[in-house]
Amino acid sequence: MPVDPNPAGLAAEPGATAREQTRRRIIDVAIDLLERGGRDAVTTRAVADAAGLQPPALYRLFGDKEGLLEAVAEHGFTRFLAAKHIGPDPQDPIRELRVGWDIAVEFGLANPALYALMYGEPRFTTVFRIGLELLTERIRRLAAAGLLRVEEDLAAQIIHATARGAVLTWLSLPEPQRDPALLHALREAMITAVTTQDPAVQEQGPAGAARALRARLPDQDVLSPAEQRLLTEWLDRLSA
Amino acid sequence: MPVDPNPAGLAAEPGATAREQTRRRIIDVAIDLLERGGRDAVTTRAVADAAGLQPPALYRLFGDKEGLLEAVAEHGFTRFLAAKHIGPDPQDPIRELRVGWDIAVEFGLANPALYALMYGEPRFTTVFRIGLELLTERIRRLAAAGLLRVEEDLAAQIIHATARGAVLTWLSLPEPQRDPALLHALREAMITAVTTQDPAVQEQGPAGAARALRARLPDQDVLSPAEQRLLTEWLDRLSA
DNA sequence: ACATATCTGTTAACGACGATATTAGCCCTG
DNA sequence: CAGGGCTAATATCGTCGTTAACAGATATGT
Repeated sequence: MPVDPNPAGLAAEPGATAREQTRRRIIDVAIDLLERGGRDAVTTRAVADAAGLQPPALYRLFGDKEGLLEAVAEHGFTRFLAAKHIGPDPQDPIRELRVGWDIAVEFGLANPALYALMYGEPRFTTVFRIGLELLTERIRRLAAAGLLRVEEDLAAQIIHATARGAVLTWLSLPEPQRDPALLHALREAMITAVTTQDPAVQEQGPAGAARALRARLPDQDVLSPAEQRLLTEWLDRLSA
Repeated sequence: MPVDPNPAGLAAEPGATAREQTRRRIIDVAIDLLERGGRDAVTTRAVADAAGLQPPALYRLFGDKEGLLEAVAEHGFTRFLAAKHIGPDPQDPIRELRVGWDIAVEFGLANPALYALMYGEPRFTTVFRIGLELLTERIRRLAAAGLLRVEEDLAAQIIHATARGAVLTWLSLPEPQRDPALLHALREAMITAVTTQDPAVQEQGPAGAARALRARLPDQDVLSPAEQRLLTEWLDRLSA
């Protein structure tokens, strides 16, 4: 394993390693071949030819072809995130969720071959994991507002599954049968499944959540009386 | 185009053409190879070898490899329909919809490689079209009962998309992260989007407030790290 | 009944693919 | 100037999908 001569990632654009530059060039031509001629068009020979090197060079940079495709998926994903990044909207986290879902779906519709590469076959890939983690981050803001109907991990899975089904189904339909109402219906179904209409907490911050929980604590039966007694004490401290 | 010597499909099992019998044998071994070793294990040589012929024989029967895979997908689909066919339930078409969705999802979870072959890549295939048509048939009964919220075609697309997202997402998750609540949530989201039935609003209880407090826990400093750790565990239990 | 056509499966081979071992060129350090 | 270590090119292997040419079996037509 060679040492990265640019560990901090400073000046990544101009000062990147030659190795990193050729990697980028190869990934770019691979994405181009992918979107132009489908997955079967991405052969080691075609990629090497379009990038101006010999096929064995790919194996030194990506290990094998699967590594190349993984790098392609990862790069396409990060490029999408960088281009369409939306700032947090503390005013309306539900609107933020809608916008984020729309952006993810639009990315799939705009890059069908890349999307099929990333989410076509069901495998636990890095891209899949990172996508869920980024979702979890935003879901936390929903939870903090008391707007979450389900657990955070489950919410991320629901959001991902509806978007994935939306993109793949849309792309499977012949053009005249594609109706934007499908996307709208799936998005709103996702919103209903994930969020709740009336927030569970009114006041912001940990104190508000603690007071809301303390008020509803008698309804539960998953904690023993002793646990509940100690929890109540902590909630009182948090409420102050 | 040769004339089908058995157009009525009578006595399909014993009286089938020799051609039809070898086709079935080849499809069976192809399905076996598919579920055992994934899509890459289905090579013309491996299939021919397992079926006791030489590779060129496949081309007389299926045209090319894509034709073979298409026949595999189609056969797996019809076999699934024959095995799990459910009769119409005029008493409760919404329950019929739930059962049908569950069956479709279970089929995907039970035959992951076959499902990925049928619905992994977004293409307008015969299997996709027939699946939607069969759905439309049942949706008509919902419409007749006045329970449909959207157009029939759109309803079929919503049902398909939620099931597709459910299966692929479920199969993408590592085993410990697979929660049946995902399937339940997606199914009920589908019901809400497709039918006029009001969503069964379950009483929130302390779960929402617990999730809100858990999301805001890092913001506080009145609890010690040890207290916070135990509190997090309790909040997770309350959130479920 | 016999010749003919069709079907079915074989052997052999082609071109392209993913992948690797080996060899030649290059730069940097001493 | 010498030599080690990295980079890149050459040549090659085994496998893949696919096709051509051919042989036996079967059905068909007169």
